[in-house]
Amino acid sequence: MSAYKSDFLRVLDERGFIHQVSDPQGLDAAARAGSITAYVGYDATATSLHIGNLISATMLYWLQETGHRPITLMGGGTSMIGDPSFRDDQRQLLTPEAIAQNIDGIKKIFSRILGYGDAPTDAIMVNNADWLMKLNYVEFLRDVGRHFSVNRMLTFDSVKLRLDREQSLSFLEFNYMILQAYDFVELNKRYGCVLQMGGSDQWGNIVSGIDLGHRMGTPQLYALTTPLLTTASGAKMGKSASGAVWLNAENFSAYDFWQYWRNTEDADVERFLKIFTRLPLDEIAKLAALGGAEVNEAKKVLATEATAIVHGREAAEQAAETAAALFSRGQTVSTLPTVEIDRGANDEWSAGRSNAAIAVASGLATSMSDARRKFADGSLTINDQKIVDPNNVRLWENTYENTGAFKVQLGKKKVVLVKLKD
RNA sequence: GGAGGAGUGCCCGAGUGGUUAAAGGGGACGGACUGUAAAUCCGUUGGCUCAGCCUACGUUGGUUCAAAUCCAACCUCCUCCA
Repeated sequence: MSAYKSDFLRVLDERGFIHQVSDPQGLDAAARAGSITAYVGYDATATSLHIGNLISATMLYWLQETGHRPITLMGGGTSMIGDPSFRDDQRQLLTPEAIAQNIDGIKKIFSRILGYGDAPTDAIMVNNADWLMKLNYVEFLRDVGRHFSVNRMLTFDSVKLRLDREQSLSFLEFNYMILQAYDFVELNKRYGCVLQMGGSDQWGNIVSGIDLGHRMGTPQLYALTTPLLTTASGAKMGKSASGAVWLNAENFSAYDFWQYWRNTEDADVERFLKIFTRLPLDEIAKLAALGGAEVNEAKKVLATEATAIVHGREAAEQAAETAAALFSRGQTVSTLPTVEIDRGANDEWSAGRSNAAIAVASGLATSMSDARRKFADGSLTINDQKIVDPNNVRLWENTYENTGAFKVQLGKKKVVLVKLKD
């Protein structure tokens, strides 16, 4: 099915990563002729990446696998501005300290996915603050700004949407595209980078970079974007009960991550196996052929493989085992997500706490009121008991089967153990 | 600078003096049904020391027994004119 001759593009195409490519033949030829360098830019707007970012990160993995060099660009400079693409509202401005902290968090995740180092196809991580922060305004306008047509920029969907909705777009945000375009040219100069990849919402920004390259005498640059991934029912990916599906264990445990994939819709299993796991395609085809209730086996493979990439093989196996214990055998095991509670300033937790307070501490209730409602519904239980009186104090002597932890459960699927920190 | 319009809960959006913690929809969560799926149906969806109280309809102040609803000023956005 694939018309691509280079390993790199063929793999991406077969696995469903490609939405748009700026010059397919040209890029294919370049990837075939030798090792190329490509980059993906990441906003430093959060301390972790989420599932949406995993798609492009995986593309970088395949890039490296097929003999090319990936660059992960941290948006230390551009995050000072905030990408307005397809956003209704202005992003909150981040402080330099927050950005630095976020970059640290993101680096940790990438170190698992890509191989960094000094060899020709080892990944490199750069921060656009290194060059953007040094720019001189007037000089930049004369060298770079003159190549941009405001008329044209206004026609980009990413901007148009905002204007059509009669939302304001500040000049600050308007400049984001220019800086991102400049990044591309700068990376070409520094590292010979010829390809920028990203989500489909980045098309306009990436193409601007190619355009700027043309005007500034940079060799041919290429763009490649991924489709916007939605579930078969049309929902955006990455949302879950507790918000975004993060890739770091502190924000989203390996067990929860495993569960997220385990609950994939039937219709999405094959697509997700191709994108979020590294399994060979023939193996995926076998799994996808499973029908009826048997797709559950494919979902387990998907969950374990996807979790292994982000959290490591060991954590993935453990998550699978924890789930098997809980769902297949009805056991409560110590490897379930656990919340450890500080004793508190006045040691208020030492003796025990009210049912409602424990529920809030577990994270399964968002407030005391929420806990009361859920107790009343009967959807939230502690130690498998329905709670009649939310104010009733529960003592540490009475933990779940003397495990030293309270078992807090919401509905049938969510179980958290609550322990006292030593 | 001038004229007009708009700002409601996570999002969209109704409401133009009292029965409004605020219709309806979406999303999210729980339940039933299943396969830890989808679809469908039902319930929940501000907070607290919870049969009561407190906050809440851009901000501040005012009118009134009573305001999301009326008045004033301010802030922000949109449209047209200059």
